[in-house]
Amino acid sequence: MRRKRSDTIAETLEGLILDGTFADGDRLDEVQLAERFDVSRTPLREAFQRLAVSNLVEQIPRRGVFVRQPGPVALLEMFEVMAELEAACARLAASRITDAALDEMRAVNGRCHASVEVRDVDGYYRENERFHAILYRQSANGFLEDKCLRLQRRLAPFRRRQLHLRGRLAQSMAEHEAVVAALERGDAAAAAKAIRAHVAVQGEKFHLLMSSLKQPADSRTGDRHAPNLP
Amino acid sequence: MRRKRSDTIAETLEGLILDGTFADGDRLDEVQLAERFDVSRTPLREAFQRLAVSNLVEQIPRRGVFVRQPGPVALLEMFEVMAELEAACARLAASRITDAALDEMRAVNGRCHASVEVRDVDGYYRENERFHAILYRQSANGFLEDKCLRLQRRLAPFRRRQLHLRGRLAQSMAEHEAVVAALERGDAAAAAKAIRAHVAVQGEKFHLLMSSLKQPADSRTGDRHAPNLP
DNA sequence: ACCAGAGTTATTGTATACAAACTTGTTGAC
DNA sequence: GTCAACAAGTTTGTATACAATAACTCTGGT
Repeated sequence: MRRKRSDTIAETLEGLILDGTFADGDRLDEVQLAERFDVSRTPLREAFQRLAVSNLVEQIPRRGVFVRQPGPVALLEMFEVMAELEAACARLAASRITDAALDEMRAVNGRCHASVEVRDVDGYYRENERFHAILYRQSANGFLEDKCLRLQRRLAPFRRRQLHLRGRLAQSMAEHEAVVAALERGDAAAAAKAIRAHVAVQGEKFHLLMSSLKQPADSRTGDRHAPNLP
Repeated sequence: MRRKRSDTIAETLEGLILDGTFADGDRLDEVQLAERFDVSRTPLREAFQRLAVSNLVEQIPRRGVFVRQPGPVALLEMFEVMAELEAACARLAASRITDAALDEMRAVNGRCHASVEVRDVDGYYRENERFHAILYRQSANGFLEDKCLRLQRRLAPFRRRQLHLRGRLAQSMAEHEAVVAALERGDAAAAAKAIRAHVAVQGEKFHLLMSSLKQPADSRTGDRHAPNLP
């Protein structure tokens, strides 16, 4: 089945916003982007609507659409919700998870361990995502799974940096083990608590997150309008 | 600030879908709706994009947009997530709630009680929504609050019928009291458990929910097209 | 020099025109 | 009679044209 042009455009723009190519407050110029994607304004505007619902951009009538990157407060709130959503997954999964899934989680953890040994941060990141994906799936709640995946994708660029913290990989591994152990016992409360602690922004993670927020704000003065696109 | 036509159109369509005017599988005809709203197809298509992100409709390329009402499974999943989200609110609110908010919750519960006495289901429903809104707010997490409000609105048409269950109002009241009591003690776990039980679909609520699902399928033959708009 | 206001320019919102592709109906062969 | 293939007719997707409004500029006044 062929996809619409506006679909791929929405995805591309979403990626550009998530990875920080567009900074907070940048105006998305219709004609400029239309030229860039080699389409008319129509599919672009359709893509904008979708981004607006996802809160990635804000549409101000007769003014244009503006990128809305989460500020420090919003970001902490999102991480907090992520932690609670994953805790819900763990709670539900504790009584629903299959033996096969438990095996797979242990296998993933094994590969995580191997990546830690070799200092392969990217490899660890991949397996870590897989670990969480299994957890979402094992909540046996497709709606919850979808919500988790979406929020995870949105937080991914911020989450990623935290892995470079010294000793973070090993600690993260240990937390994974705790989650699996609780799930194995069918201990819903313990599983929820373990994954919540794993995801929550606390300790050094907080400082790293805050400092990463100031990164995209350099290279431009406080000016809101007239952004220089690449 | 003046709003766009496509904004109000999206809201109107959302309302029509949520209240069941459009049944599952109905195709939203662009030209037909354009005539009805007295606009061109352009703003309609922009509205469609927004509905698609909210999973209210499904866009099948080159085929059209189709209403997607949640089936039994999806509905139970959504209620389960609602329960978990509210549990998260309660957990966070337990240590964040203000004395003023606690007072307000007690006041709302008082009005709920009065409504029960007079068998005023509508009044109870209003105050009940207010109760939950306060809880969301007291999570002190705007992102979470927003997610809760959105899901609540989506589930509202289904939730409403459950109040007509015999003895449901009194039981619901008691559950509210339990939540407030736990919050007052600052007992996060108890507050989460209480609100989860309050929201969860269980016992007789399950049967009522399932039977209400067959309701929207009457009043129309298997015909897919030509829905009668107000 | 600075502010006010009208006119100009630029940009968004909407309508219409055109192109592509899916549906459907008909015809013909087996 | 059934199935396949082709053609007509819809319907969606995209481009372009037009309208409305906000931003900007330039001029004139104090």
